[in-house]
Amino acid sequence: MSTAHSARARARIEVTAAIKDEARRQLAAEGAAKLSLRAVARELGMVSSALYRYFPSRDDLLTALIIDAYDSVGEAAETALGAAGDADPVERWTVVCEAVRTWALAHPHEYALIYGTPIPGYVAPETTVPAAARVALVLIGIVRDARMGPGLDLPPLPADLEAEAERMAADFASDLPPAVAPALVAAWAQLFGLIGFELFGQFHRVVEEREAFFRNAARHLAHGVGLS
Amino acid sequence: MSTAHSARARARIEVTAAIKDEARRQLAAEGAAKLSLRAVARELGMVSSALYRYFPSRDDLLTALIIDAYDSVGEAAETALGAAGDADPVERWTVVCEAVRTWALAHPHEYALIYGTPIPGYVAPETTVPAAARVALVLIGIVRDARMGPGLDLPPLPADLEAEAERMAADFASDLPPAVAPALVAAWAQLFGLIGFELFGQFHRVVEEREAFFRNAARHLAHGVGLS
DNA sequence: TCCAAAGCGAGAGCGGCGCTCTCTTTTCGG
DNA sequence: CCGAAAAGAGAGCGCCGCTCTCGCTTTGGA
Repeated sequence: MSTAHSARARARIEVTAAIKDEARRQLAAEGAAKLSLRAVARELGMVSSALYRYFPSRDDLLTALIIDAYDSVGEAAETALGAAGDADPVERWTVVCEAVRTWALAHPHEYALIYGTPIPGYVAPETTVPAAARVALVLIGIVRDARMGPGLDLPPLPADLEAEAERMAADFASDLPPAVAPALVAAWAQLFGLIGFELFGQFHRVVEEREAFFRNAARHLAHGVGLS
Repeated sequence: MSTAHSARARARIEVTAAIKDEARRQLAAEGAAKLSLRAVARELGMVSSALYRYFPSRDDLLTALIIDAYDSVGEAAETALGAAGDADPVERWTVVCEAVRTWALAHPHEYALIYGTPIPGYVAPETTVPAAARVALVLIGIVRDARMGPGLDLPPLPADLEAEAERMAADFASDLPPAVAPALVAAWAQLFGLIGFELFGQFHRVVEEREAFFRNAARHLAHGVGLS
């Protein structure tokens, strides 16, 4: 299906990819705020208006980069899980967390693009949802697999969360006890709190041994979702 | 000391404040990325170049807003702690977390300014440090006070974190057991992970009962630092 | 096979941005 | 009172996102 329908169609695919590649380069070098369509076009030897044949606006180009970034970090998580083999659940969880952190440190501007301040006035189209979910699905999978082994052990939920927990579980963890759903979501958000603080400089002069610190925190997150 | 040295000095203070106020208005309305010196000047009836007499660059204006934002959220946390009176430590911790969240929901763009993606190429001057520390100091204080009551109970640290924990504790929690320091830092980062995810839309279609969800997560964070 | 339609690149241009420089007016302190 | 410092105005530089028009090329159906 990727075979050409026509020379023009093939060219379009290639130019689109070239634009994204150059945009990704500039994103990595300078950050999303300094990514400019004109600079991308210049680097590609086109005139800036020609670029609008491929992306109707700067935001659309960013959206493409956002999806790629979600897929990139999702793939990093999935690969790490695969490489973890049959280690115990806590170790699998920790390894995946570390993979996400490593990816973030290697791609700080792409991380910022997806987990940092949203582009003002920009609303992520639904297209991004499947890519965005990949990391979360990996984490959920670890808990799911662990359930086959030793049971999960979680504190009871407050009454005002029971209905919500059941709704959540029905959405994305229907084969797990409801109490695990809010714990998972919280751990998921907290994981990115740890990574974001490190990446965005809040740990400056606060945390020095960052690998050890993170690993320890990630293990505690695992316990928080009932792994042991 | 705020009494005028001269009419000019007084005017300078007033104009500086007016610029910050208008900038804050635009920040709240449109976000940091759309905050423009020219628009601020226009709204104030000045020409844009005149504004450079007060702030040498857009980044300097942003720095001023950043410090104000840190102070604002810090004050919110301190006020909440004051109002919590002599509630038990977990409740005090939770109330402070909720106050930070409430502030963030009320001031999303200011939150993004301080806890979101850093301005590209921008390095926060040391000036911001004391203001930035206020929330953290409130949280540390709660744990410190709790230590006077029932003891903290924390799992042992892995060997590769012991030295780091002692260094951390010496820095900002010298009267607490070293093991609490990394737990506190992690909880601090995780708190802002929860808030950031809610604020930046990651909880869209995931968490519905957000107050209850957050309160529960905040209580678990409290347990994570040894409160009970 | 031909031809209208669609795709595409180039160029000029609009309004906005941060920032600089120069010039004039106002104010201040010795 | 007067020289210096501060402040505002205005023009201008090089960016930016985005639009529009104009030709050239490719394409697919009659």
